Amino acid sequence: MTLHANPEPRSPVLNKATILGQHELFRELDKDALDQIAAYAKAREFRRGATIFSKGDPGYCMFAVVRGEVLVTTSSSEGKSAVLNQFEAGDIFGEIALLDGMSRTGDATALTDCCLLALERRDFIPLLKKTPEIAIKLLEIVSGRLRRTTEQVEELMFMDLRGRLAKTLLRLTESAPDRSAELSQSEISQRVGMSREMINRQLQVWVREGVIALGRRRLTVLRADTLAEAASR
Amino acid sequence: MTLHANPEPRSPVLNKATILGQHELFRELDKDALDQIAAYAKAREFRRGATIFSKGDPGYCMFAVVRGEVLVTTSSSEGKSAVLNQFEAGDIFGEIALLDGMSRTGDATALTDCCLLALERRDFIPLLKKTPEIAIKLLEIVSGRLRRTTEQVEELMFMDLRGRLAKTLLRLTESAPDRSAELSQSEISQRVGMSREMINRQLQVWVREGVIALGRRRLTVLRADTLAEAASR
DNA sequence: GCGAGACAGTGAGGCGCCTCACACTGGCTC
DNA sequence: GAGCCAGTGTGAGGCGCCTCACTGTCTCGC
Repeated sequence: MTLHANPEPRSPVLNKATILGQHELFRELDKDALDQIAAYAKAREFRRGATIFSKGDPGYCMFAVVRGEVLVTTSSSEGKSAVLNQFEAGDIFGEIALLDGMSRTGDATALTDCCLLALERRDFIPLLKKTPEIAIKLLEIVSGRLRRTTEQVEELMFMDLRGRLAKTLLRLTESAPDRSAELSQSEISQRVGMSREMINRQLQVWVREGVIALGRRRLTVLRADTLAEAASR
Repeated sequence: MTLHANPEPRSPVLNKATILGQHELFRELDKDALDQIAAYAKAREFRRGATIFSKGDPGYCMFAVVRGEVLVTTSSSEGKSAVLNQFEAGDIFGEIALLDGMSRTGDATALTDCCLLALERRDFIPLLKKTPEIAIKLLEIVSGRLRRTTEQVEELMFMDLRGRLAKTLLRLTESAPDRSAELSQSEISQRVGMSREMINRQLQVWVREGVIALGRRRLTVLRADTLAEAASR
């Protein structure tokens, strides 16, 4: 079951239209259009660790991330879980269930305290009809996501631990200027989809080769080209 | 490289608007709108086995299947290949590359002789702007596809041969009234993503248990509930 | 009818990843 | 400082799937 936290934001009430305007989806809209969408959007806050929605829930709304990070995962009947996607400020998520009217495909939890804007299906579909530019932008976003997920299928089918781990490390560190990331090896294992022990063993090999450096909850890529090479085979 | 076959259909020239009107995407449009789209759509025929597009090609158009079947696959650097999707009359495919403007994510080949309608990006995007109903319908289709692909990721992460094979067999036979399908075990193995030998061994187990029946290039599901049970664990 | 080629069935051996088990290291709370 | 917990590092054994190799069978073209 989905539990919704405070319906009204406590923080200084920023102008919702301004916030929306910074999102990829709405970037090119004029002020009037933004105000109109903002009128529909409901701000919601979630504490770190809170459940935003669960797999199987009916999905009547999608979310735009204003602040914080959200993790979308899925889990097997035996309790193993894997990361499907991670979102930060400026991203949108939860759009699949909204668009095809079926249930949620994964569990969304707040990775940090975060503030989201919820857009409901009954408001959003008419909006798409009236503003096809948004629909087209959304098509681009969903297509990109499908592309990424298809890539993930290929990785799972064809690549071994070494390759998949290399690829994951590059992705996790690509946005950091020092090419480092802060997470435990268990968290890495959930992203790669392999056991923590095996992940650790491969990381050790790379430490010995000088490709990466390890600390407690910290990983730094020293030679990205070597990883890229490992990821491409 | 993509090679395009005969630019003009040889078969009796059916009314393109009528054909389009039978497609999921365009079902709710009136005659005028259909005629307009039909004016842009180019009919293309492909012989069985012909390449429609290849992974990595720039993708300027998407296709609607008028007649025949199309298989979209991907392959690893070592030459192993896996099935991503299969399309028949009334389906559309190739929309991701068109929508996000990047390259093709897989190889499309004609499984049978087939007739397709190609819709180009430069025609289609303006059409979406003018007819947001199409954009919304397309969003539903792409969302459904993303849902299906996400499910495939879960299967690859959590399920073993037995479960994945069970699921594949149910999917392959669900549309047939006699719950049977006509394909070789190699073809099944490409859909499941496991070796033909292993597939064969599990099939033998099920034959002995009376769950399925096997023939040359033929598979019949006798007890779907048993497979469903195997697929859910 | 005969050979060729695609498809099906099965054994043997190996490798990759999993799990279990346990030791070690910070960093935290009291 | 004592105790605790989350995180890390590593060995041993097992299982699932893979590959290789080979036999058997059906279908089709000549």
